[in-house]
Amino acid sequence: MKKRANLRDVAQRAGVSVATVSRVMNTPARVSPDTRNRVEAAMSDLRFTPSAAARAINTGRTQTVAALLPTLANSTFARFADGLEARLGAFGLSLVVATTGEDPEVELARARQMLNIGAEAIIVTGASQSADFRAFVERHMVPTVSVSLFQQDAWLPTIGYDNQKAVLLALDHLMQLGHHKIAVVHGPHGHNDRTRIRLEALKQAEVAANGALTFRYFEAPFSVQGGSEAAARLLAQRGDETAVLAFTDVLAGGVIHRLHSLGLKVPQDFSVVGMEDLPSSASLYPPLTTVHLPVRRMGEQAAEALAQWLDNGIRPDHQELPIELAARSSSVARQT
Amino acid sequence: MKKRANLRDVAQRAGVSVATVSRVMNTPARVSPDTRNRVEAAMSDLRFTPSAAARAINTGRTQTVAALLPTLANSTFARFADGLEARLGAFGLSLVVATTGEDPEVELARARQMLNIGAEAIIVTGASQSADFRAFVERHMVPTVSVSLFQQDAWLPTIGYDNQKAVLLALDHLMQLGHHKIAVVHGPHGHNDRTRIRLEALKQAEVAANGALTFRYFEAPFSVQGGSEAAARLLAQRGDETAVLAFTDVLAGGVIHRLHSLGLKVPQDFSVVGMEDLPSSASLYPPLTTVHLPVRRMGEQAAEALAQWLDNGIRPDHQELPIELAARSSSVARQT
DNA sequence: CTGAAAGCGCTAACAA
DNA sequence: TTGTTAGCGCTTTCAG
Repeated sequence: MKKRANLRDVAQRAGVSVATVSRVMNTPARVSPDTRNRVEAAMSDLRFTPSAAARAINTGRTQTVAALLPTLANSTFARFADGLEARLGAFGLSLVVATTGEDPEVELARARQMLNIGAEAIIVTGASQSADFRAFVERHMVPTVSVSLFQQDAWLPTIGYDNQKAVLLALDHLMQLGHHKIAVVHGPHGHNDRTRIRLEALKQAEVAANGALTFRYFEAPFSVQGGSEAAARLLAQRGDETAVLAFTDVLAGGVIHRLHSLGLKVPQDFSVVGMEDLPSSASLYPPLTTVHLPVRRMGEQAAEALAQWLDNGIRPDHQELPIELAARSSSVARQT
Repeated sequence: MKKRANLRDVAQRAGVSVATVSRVMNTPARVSPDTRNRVEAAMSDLRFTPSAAARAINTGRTQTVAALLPTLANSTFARFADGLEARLGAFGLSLVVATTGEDPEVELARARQMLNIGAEAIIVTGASQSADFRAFVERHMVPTVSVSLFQQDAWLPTIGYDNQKAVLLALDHLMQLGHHKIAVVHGPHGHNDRTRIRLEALKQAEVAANGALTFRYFEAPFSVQGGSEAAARLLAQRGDETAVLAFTDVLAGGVIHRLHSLGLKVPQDFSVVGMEDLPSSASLYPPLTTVHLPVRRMGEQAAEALAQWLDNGIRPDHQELPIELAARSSSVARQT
């Protein structure tokens, strides 16, 4: 068994120097067509595959960027990754993804792994990483940006939307429709600062409304199933809520599903509003009113920010992405 | 500005040799606790970050695997990637993803890029890559597997489900319910062999039924919008179809949505069956009857197959994943 | 347990 | 246009 051919083997077979072979790969214009052909022939004869590692050690670049995401099994993160990857590709960069399950320890371990394989930059979700994670990033001075939120005072450059605005957009919509007793369905917030920010915004609004607004909170796993269970709990101990505000469309979908199967109607019995705007949300039954979050665009902007950072060494600014309410049929004026 | 510290710098500062520093990183047990501490101190003093490239050039491994997917903005591929990534991680491997948009030229270009950054293995979708792609893989002898179908005579090891069985599962279900005039909604099949296989299976069934079964085919883009347009065309020139068989749940969702908005009822006016079983399909209205395809599991198995291939050099066998019909409420017996 | 030294495969001056 | 050569940063024998 013979090992992989290297530059020397190719050079020898083509009767040229290694430098020439290298030039054929990198600056073919500077090699005479004649020798170039000989070299290329030798390459394919020997099934030559250049070593990425050897190249990287010389150029100092791996052309690789890492994204640390809670999961890919969620349309929002997947579409983000899709936009990110597409745009990175335009800069000649490749995307390596690692999922963390929103576990800070895993997140740190994955970040380590990403540097071990040569990632030049990192993208993380949210801005509330562990102190260890922060120390890690600072120690290795690896360009890192945070996505899914926009927060001027975050420790990393953030590229995302204002989660407070987002939830208030949904809330205002419901209030304008006359709803003031609202069930809030949200995911676990232990390690999720987007959820925390949204909850906080709601609590402030409740206080500011001075009694004119009341919420009942239901925490559930981030899944259709979770939303469904939350709705079950809501009805098991039914209050006088007339609307449901879910922090994600997936949860909203679960809520609606359970409401239907318990014989209730949306929006007649409950107005339901989500957040995210999944591609499928417009074709739910009824079409879901939700806050549109431009996640694909977020991926593209993150790609550009990172590509430039790697290029010119200048840390990017925070970037806020516009959000808007997508009013559809799952919400109507309160029945009086 | 001083450049990144390397092994020599660390060795010098700790008063040891580079070999010792290397051991601290790779086989810490073989270094006395005392010197180990000195070395670690030196490392953090100098903010030492080992060079992945240098390591890779010596070990000959990059611990990186590439997946070439049509897109990530589709729950099925995203969940596949999620399972793949999670399982690869267990083997210490990282996943780099590249999207191809189902364009063979892009696919080849991306494969090149993946080798350029050092991917040790490649995962592709389907088994009908271009001749150039095939030549590329063979020339570089990079371990490559194909997913989303199971096909014994494919040029690559395939890990997936039998698409013929899958579509027949859906068809049999409809036939058992008494439907024999069926609208088939499918995506473009130019570069998609899974779609071609399914169409072929249907055509054979039609012939075999000898007149007792008729299909009308509607091609549409792989999106909710596409499904919706297909339904519009179906109704614009309405035949006597009583059921719709869609090749993906996304298309089925679009069909149902349009049917509803045109005042028709599912399943009363049309039974609708999909294929995929997205997490959201069970909470559509009505819950969608569909063929369950275990895509996450497929990702896990692909990861294992590749990890072993890289480990022992033995090309894996084809692997068939089980599929089953998920009968829900969108399909009922034909109204007579 | 530790060190010296020989590469790994390639790029990039610098020469010719 | 082409060749020579000195590394890049690390791992890994082989000695001690």
